[in-house]
Amino acid sequence: MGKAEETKARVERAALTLFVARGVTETTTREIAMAASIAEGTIYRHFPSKEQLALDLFLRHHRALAEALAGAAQRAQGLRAQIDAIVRCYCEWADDDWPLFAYHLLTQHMFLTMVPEDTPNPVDVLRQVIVQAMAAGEIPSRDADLAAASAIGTVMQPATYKLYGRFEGPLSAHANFFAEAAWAVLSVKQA
Amino acid sequence: MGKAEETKARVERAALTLFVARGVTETTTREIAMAASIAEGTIYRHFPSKEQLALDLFLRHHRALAEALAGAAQRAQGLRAQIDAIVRCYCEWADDDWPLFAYHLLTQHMFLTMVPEDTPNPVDVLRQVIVQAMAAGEIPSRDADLAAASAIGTVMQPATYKLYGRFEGPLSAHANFFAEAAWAVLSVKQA
DNA sequence: TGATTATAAGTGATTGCTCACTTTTTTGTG
DNA sequence: CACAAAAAAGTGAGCAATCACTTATAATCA
Repeated sequence: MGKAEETKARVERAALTLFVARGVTETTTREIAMAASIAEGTIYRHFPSKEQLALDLFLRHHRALAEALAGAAQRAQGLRAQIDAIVRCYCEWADDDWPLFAYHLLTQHMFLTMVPEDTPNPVDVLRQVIVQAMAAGEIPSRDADLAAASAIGTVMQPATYKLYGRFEGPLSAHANFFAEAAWAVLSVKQA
Repeated sequence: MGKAEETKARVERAALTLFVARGVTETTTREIAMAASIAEGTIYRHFPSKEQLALDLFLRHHRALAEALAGAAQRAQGLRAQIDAIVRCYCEWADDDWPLFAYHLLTQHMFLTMVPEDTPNPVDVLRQVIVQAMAAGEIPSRDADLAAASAIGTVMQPATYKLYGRFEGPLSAHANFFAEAAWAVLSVKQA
């Protein structure tokens, strides 16, 4: 890694940590510079603005996670196996870089509206799998967004609780349970 | 309602709406005053600071929701009926005052650490019900926090999606499905 | 040496909050 | 009830502090 790239990466890491701990708006450029052991002005050699830095961080993870999930789903056959793959992939991403994952969770409501239309989307991966399974008669038909939300909620809510400190340890340890739970939700018969 | 109380309520409503739309930090006291049709200084006749106003709003709803959920759970017999009651109560609260509910969802991560120890807690209501049901052998035993998180996730994630505009219409319309889903999650056999 | 990278002292704009003052409401008293 | 006095509520210009960002200058490197 070149020196400039290394500095840029340090800024991103410092910003990420502070954004998660205190929020984007509450984090000052001075704090980021201090945490990255650089001068404040140096941030602006690498990013046009604090907001753009925050958005870059979000979008990169958003897109990469979506692609990973889509890949995992594609390699599996049948809804049950696809859910297993998606849940496992999701947990592994969370465990692999928890600060980045936490940042993504915490800032969704600010940045989701700024995701370009054509960008791969984590939510739509599961939704697509569900739509296909409903069409194939693997699970009862109902509103796909609702089903996707409830199913992924069995994983996202534990992740959120981990964020709030109600949990410790890796999510992957419970991937089997989450997959069973999501499957159970999608298999619910009556509306 | 006295005139002073009415003003205070107007400030709270205006602040709530702006906080949800733009975030607490991003909302200025000038904006709140404007939206409430009062002078900026008047805010400080009723609240010691913007932060305290934001915290008051959160804590009042947090406590009231917890008490409503606890009451609903107490009036039901057996886990299945208790889940029905909790889910239905939760959906009704969301539908009854969506801005307040949305505010609570959006600001949890800032304010959850400031909730006094002895305050009733929405999360613990479900957890307690689950602990009892596990002890009574109604559902398989596992980590209660994990089970509670996954179960409530089937409702909270749809609520979150509504926040992001993936949904419209009342949550109550799907209360039956949510209850079935939560029940299905808690009934999952293998870990 | 020329270009890139880093520095840190600014700068203007914005913000939460104060305060001196006015208006409205409540209270106490004959 | 009348009515003055006191308390509460409302006002908005202004203040001190903070912030994201700029820029003039210095260090570093190829």
